[in-house]
Amino acid sequence: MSFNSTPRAGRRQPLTAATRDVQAAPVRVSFKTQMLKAREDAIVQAASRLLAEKGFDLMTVDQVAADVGIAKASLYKHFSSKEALAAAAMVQVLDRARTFLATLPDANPLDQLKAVVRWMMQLQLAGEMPSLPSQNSSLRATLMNNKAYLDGLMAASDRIGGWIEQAQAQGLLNPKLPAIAVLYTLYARACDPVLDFLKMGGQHSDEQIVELVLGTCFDGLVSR
Amino acid sequence: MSFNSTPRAGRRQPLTAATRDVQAAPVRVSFKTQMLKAREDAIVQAASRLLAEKGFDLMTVDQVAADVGIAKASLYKHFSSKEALAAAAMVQVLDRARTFLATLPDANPLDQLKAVVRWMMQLQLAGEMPSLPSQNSSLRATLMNNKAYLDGLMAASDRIGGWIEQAQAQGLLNPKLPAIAVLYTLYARACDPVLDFLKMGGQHSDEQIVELVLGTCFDGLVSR
DNA sequence: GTCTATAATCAGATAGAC
DNA sequence: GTCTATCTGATTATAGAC
Repeated sequence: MSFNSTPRAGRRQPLTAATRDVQAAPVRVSFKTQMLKAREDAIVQAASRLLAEKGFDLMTVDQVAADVGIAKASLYKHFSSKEALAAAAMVQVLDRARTFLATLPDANPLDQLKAVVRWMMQLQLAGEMPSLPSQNSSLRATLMNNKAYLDGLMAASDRIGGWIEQAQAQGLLNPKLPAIAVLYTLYARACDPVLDFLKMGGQHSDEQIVELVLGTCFDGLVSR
Repeated sequence: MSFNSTPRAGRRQPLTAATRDVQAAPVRVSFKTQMLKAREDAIVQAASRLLAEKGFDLMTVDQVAADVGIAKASLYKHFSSKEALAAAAMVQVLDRARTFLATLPDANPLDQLKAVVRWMMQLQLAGEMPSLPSQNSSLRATLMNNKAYLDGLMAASDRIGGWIEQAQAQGLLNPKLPAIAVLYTLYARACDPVLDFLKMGGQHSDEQIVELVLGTCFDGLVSR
């Protein structure tokens, strides 16, 4: 994604302070803000892809910068650390999750839950689900101090947790299971190694893999 | 584990070549071999514990050496690389698995499978199950060139795979599921993040966590 | 804000004395 | 085989010119 060929290049002359203040300022600020946001989005997207591919520890900031096509020092003007970059990637997928959850058509709570898990697994198979190690303490600290991350996680958990309780109340999910355990089990499908193993086997399409794991998750391995 | 206070310390005098050859040699060789193996076991055990605690990427060879109480250079006399050390840790748990599988009392194949998964999860909760990232390619290469690892993995997979097929033939497991997918799903319980999350929650004992996850694995989340 | 160049640190691996 | 001391390379992060 390049920002060199802009339709507004003709406005790049120096402006007096008066001109800036009276009329040009709002436009320029908006334009620059857009460019800034677009570039940051490009950085986050590259980081997200590399996090999905290699994981946090094996991903290097050099790779992200090279992928975006900027210098590493420039990247550090946008994100203060590798951890903050990873956090931004997580916030991005949580935003995508918020959008997805908001556009889900009405259905019974069990189908809603299945749709969410299906969406997470498709994201992982597409290489767009960043995988962060739960063991890295500096990363955990950064995430726990990131309001956007915590808010996004809470929003998703509230929504999904509500469906879990409804499904249990309606007898669609096993009511003996603690709701929090169900939530964790669903979230864990976003980084389930079985998906990758089956994909490496090459015997099944992505859709088949998703439905297979979805089935074992909700219905178990035992005959019904 | 220290090797400094040995009951054979009195034999530490220099020996002439003749003495070594005639009578001391066989004893000394055996003793030295025992010491060597014991020290290597200590290294592997420390590595295994640290791998379970921090994972491969965050574990450092310095930590392993410090944990054992030897210099890093000494460790490298036993294992040629960090990857080889991790492989040895995996071989160790595969050996433990072989022993466990061999001593399982006869039962129907489904109960055998449940016993295996229970054992793996108990090992993880006890902090004795090394966790290796499936993404690290240099580690994968080392593992795939390690005969002991491949043999151990094959032995376990054959045994467990046999039970899976029997269980499916008897209608105890869903026969529509590919056996290999079932095998992966069971193996994945050894590194299931849900175990750690539930443990961190502090609401359940290890036994409760194991039975909870065992239940969702085999019976699913849905009401039966 | 972007770049080149570099600092600072850390971790895997090795040299060489004993 | 074990040790101390060191090498080597990679990686996070920054300084300073433009």
